[in-house]
Amino acid sequence: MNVDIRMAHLFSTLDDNQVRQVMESSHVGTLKDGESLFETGDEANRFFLVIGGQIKLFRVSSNGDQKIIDIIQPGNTFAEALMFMEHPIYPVSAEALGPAKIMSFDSKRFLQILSESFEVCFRIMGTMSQRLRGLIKEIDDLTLQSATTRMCAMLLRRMEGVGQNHFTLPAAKGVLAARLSMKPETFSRILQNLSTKKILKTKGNEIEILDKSLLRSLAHLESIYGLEPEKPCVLNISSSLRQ
Amino acid sequence: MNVDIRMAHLFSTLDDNQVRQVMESSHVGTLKDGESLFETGDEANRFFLVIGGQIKLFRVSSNGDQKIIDIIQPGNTFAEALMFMEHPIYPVSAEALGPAKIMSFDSKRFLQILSESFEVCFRIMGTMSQRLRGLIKEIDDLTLQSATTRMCAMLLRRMEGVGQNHFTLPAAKGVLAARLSMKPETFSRILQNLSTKKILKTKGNEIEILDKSLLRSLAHLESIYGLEPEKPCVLNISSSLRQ
DNA sequence: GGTTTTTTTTGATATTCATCAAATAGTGAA
DNA sequence: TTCACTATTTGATGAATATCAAAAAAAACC
Repeated sequence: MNVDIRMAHLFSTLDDNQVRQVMESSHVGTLKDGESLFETGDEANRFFLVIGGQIKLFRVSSNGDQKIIDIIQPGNTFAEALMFMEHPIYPVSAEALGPAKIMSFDSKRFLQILSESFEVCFRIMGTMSQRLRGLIKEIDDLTLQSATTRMCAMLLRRMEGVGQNHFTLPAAKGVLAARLSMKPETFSRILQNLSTKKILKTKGNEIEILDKSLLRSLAHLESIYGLEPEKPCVLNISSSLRQ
Repeated sequence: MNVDIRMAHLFSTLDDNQVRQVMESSHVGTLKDGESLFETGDEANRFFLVIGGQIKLFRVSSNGDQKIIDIIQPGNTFAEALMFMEHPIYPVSAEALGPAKIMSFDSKRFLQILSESFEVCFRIMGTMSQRLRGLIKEIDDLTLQSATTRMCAMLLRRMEGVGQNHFTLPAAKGVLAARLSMKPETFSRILQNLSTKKILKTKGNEIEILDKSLLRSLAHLESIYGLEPEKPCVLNISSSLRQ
């Protein structure tokens, strides 16, 4: 099980020696479907890299409802922002969505590396900056958009992601519903509705978009800050400043 | 108009020479009530420090509704996270809430300083980390909580902020409504309702909390990750790593 | 002071989405 | 296959909040 952690953006500029240091404090583990990695409020001394499967980050309300904040895909790190807090506590819970393989790292150890490399500092700042934007966009979606709008935006993103107007939903409907902050029933009804309007056809988890332009207009995607997935950046800035 | 920028957390560890460098690229300006500083989608080459007054950060939906993402108070910086993006673009619009005085800084210049000081790097990472948490909390509030809950939480925060059960609302009701993602009418009705239930008394913008414990239970503040305003941190970590 | 303008409140109604309950479909295991 | 279990769909109803319109209050202006 020789994982090259440099596949992760965060680690991509580490030299061999730094990689060795980081690896020293790392653990690899597997999680069964639904198995918990940590919970909201736990002390956060480690951060994580998803190697395989998906990790769901979520919060639970007092009445048991859960809101999925993000679904982390392989190759991505999460919870690394917390190492800068004095008493780091996970602000979300994390559990596996299906079987997953993850790696964890000691935050303190990584801070040491950070304090030796501006390159890595800039990289982590870039990552955090992107997350900030993502969250602002999320708040936007939640407050300014209706459930239908959110659904359509999600379908469009997915469609453009795979480059086909025929695709499979990236997760179970119930999970997607939570991700979009709606009840499964609502999710189902909206799909039903779009189907009735000949905007799409569904068969199980297979979706076929029939009227792309109508879908787009329902999704209100003329939003000023467009669809581009946000360039990672960082590299060129830090290097251009250095010469 | 000699402003000591070290009052801002972000600049607090800069030495005299660094302060001079930052100041070289700075502008001071005043804004009239409602005057715009920048708009969503504008190129983001500068970041800001509020010296006096308040700056409202918001987004506007296609139907003209606006959601206030944050209200920045004097002594705080904003938009500094964007300097790590390749093509930085403001993800929100900013305008003055009442007359305001602000200072702006050139991002590239500040990046240069960053690339010379781990101290400042860690500080900015700490700030970003806090913002991330704040936004996650915000998403939480928006999706898992009702309008009444949000209102009560806001009132409690305010009450504990001033340390009195009698206080003035920190902004016009309409503004607060937008901040809490509800219509002014709803805001008004909820206050009315709390008043009827003898939880508080209102007179114009003056609020007097009558039943603190009831208010607290309405606000669901037993949430796992408590009320503490989140320690800034950073300092001790970076220094302890250095010795 | 009085007048205009803006903000806040109030009432009536509509809409969206959640809730509850039950039916149906799908999935995995024995 | 059949059983048990889970996920999804459908229908009926309800609650929260938005919308629209207008009144009342407050603030700004002359």
